[in-house]
Amino acid sequence: MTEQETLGYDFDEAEPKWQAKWDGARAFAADDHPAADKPKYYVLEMFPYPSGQLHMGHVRNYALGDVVARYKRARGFSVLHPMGWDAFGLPAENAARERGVHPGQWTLDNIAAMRGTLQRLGFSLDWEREIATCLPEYYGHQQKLFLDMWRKGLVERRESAVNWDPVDNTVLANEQVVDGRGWRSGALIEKKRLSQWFLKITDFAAPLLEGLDKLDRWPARVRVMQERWIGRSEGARVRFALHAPPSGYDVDLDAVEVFTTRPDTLFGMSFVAIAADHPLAAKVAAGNDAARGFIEECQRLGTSEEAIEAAEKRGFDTGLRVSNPFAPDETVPVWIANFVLMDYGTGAVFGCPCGDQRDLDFARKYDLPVRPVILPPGEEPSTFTVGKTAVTGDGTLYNSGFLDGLGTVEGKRKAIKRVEAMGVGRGVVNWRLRDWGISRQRYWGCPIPVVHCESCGAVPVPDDQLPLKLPEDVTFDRPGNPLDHHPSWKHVSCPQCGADARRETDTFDTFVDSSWYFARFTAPQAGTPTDPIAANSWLPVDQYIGGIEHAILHLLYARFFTRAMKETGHLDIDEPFGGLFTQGMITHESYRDENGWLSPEDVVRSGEGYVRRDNGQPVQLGRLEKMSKSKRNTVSPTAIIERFGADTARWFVLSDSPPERDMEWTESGVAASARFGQRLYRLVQAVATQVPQNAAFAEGGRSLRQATHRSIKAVTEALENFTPNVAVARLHELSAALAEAEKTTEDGIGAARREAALTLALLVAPMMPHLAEEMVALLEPESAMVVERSWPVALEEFIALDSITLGIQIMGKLRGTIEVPPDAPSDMVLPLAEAEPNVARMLEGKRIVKRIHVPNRIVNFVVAG
RNA sequence: GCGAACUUGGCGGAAUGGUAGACGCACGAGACUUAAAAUCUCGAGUCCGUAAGGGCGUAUGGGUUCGAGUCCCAUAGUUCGCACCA
Repeated sequence: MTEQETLGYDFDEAEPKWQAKWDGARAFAADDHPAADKPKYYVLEMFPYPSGQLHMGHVRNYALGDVVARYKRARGFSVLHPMGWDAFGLPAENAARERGVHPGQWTLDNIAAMRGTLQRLGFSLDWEREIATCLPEYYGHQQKLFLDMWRKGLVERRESAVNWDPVDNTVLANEQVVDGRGWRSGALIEKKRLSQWFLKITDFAAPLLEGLDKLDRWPARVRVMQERWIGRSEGARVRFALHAPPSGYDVDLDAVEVFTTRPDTLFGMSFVAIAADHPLAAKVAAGNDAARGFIEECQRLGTSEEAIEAAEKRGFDTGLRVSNPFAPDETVPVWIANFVLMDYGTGAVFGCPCGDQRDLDFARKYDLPVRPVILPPGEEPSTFTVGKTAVTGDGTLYNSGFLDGLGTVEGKRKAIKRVEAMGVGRGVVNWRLRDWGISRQRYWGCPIPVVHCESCGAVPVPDDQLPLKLPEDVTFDRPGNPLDHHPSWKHVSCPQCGADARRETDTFDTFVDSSWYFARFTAPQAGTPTDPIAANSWLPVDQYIGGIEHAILHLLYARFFTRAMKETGHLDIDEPFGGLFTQGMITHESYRDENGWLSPEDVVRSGEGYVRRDNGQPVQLGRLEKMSKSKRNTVSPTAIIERFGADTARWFVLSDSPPERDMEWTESGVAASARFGQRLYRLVQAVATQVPQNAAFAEGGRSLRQATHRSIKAVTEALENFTPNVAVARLHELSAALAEAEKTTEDGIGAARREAALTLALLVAPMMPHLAEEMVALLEPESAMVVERSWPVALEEFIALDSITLGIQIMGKLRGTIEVPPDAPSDMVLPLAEAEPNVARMLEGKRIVKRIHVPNRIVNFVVAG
């Protein structure tokens, strides 16, 4: 071992040492009831699914959160920073099927491995609050929450058409169907009718929408996404009376109800279109083979993006006709159309070809009448005709009886008033949001605490029997739900009448588990789902950090749950997350040869390109991709920690890229981070050995002290702004200033160096906490740990500049600079500026029209000639 | 189709309307070394010029302003979200 190495910083020894000291001091433990003399700060990162391996995305996520937590703690906040596991889910069952491991054991093993990695990274987490959603200590309380919501009318059981994933053999919520495919399996989703449990999220549609306005520390795009998902639209429901059906149809409905946002265009109606799965369509199909054929074709086509793109608007004329309430003498045909969605509105629309492009296309295709009812500005009623483009902008209503001459807004208002007066409709607000179906036909989830009894119906499991635990002895030898296959579990007696009954064998959607964990963290040992005092004093989460992929599902469900928990008395807040930050992904170069993707470990740089490490064969450089197993471009955090240490890994993921953007993982970047750590250690070591602790300040150290205090200011601002990359850059500058000071011998430089070194340690601490402790221990061996210290304070006297370099512009172009005292007045600055040699030369022969002096900023001369 | 965001050196990026390119990576030169690694120092937007200095530069074209990477309008490209929503 060389001397150099023995003098260097040994993270292998230091990191576990400091982690043990922090644990010993319970440095990160929070109280359920936060201290009244300190402001509270709850920082939370989205808890991970225990897949078995922590990945770099997690490291970035938790490093960001840890910077906030450590910084806020140093700033005097009482900080809650917990960690847990989103531990139910399908991969555990797949592992059971594939490898014969029990899902519970598989999950707990994974948690142990990932917890170990998190602890090696030295995050300032309160491990005493750790929760795992798969443990009865957690999910029993969730069952209680469900039952309380049921009692409050927020739960419903009903039969409905559900999204059935034929690969995962389960139901999915609408939110979990992406482009007509299951979000996890990618399988084409089928429609099935099943009895399901629903949480009535639609009861909160309006408050969930309005609440978005107050979330000013959320990214705007997340708010927009939720707004559109909730999808409020104002319009009217209108019933059209059915005329006597042709013989052969067994139609017992007497009207078709539509939803429209344009009741003002009712006079332009030329057809009504219903969805293929509309009840009326089914009745028509019962007596008409052609109709049945058309409906089946529509269902085959599906709703995937490509299908929608390719599908032409097609329809089938049922032969039925309805009357127009505004024009009682007229009837229009009822078509079944492939573009009408049963899920939205009433599953039926009226077609006004003049005012809607899709209706116009449909009318042209099937040769339906196009009656002009909206006159665009500047057109004459006598000459205007509707060609290929519908009038979707503003216009004046005409050919519209009592609505003639009105604009859109006034026309809508009057039309709604009229249908209400006629008793055929009413103004309504329609929502796109659907209730949340939470039944899943899975084993590894929270059991739904319900018993089905022949005579009593669905009966809640009594509270004193909670938690209702999952049985351990299940088999995965055939498809479907193992709970349902279990020989005895589902056979119970009715809690109400004692008769033989059947236990519900569905489990909750795992999104339920993550919809309230942030509240459980505030009092994880409580005997009730929450300790309301703890929940109300810690919540809302001040800073929530996670991936953009949860912009809708998780965040909307959690917002709903918080309101539902308020309704059921478990807490008393509306919004769970005051501030939200969505961090970018980590990307990496990808490599492949003719046999497929190659891992970075199998590849070495060679000249301009890359070759295989084993046989030197050339490798093709692929795109920058999100780290993923399929592209084999992942880098394992444990490997990085072993080679470079936790601090280096943390520092690197915080450097360079702003956290909301994607960042590229590079070997050279990691190496540079490691180098910087060593450099800091050396600088501090030099100070510790060369400068006595009691060294006195003197005028000589002033410029270093200025650098130190300006760094405090700059780093503080950067952390407040959530830009650790800028903080990193400022810390590089301070370390350069400290290195520069080693060369000087002026009076007082020693004390200034000590101050700079200690400040450096305190400022890097949120990012590199272990190294920071080591630095402080070198400088002040007998004193407090960094985690017990306050954030440094920037002294104003060193922030103020002694002199200012002022740029001199001529016509907005920089032509020179001068040094002036701060706040120098114009009558001093302007003559100096004009006299600056280069400026004077450029001004020669010109006339100065205007002299602009912005103190401490700029001088600009406007010239003529 | 609708909506949003983004576009700055070879690369990641910095910049309350006021000296564009901080800081880092990669690169080049030098010091130390028998040598290499490590470390340290210096250099660098681009074009012209020995230099002093100047021209041009923040996707493109316009505008507002004494002054625009930053504000406004249009265009292009990239990315993301939603998508037959009545």
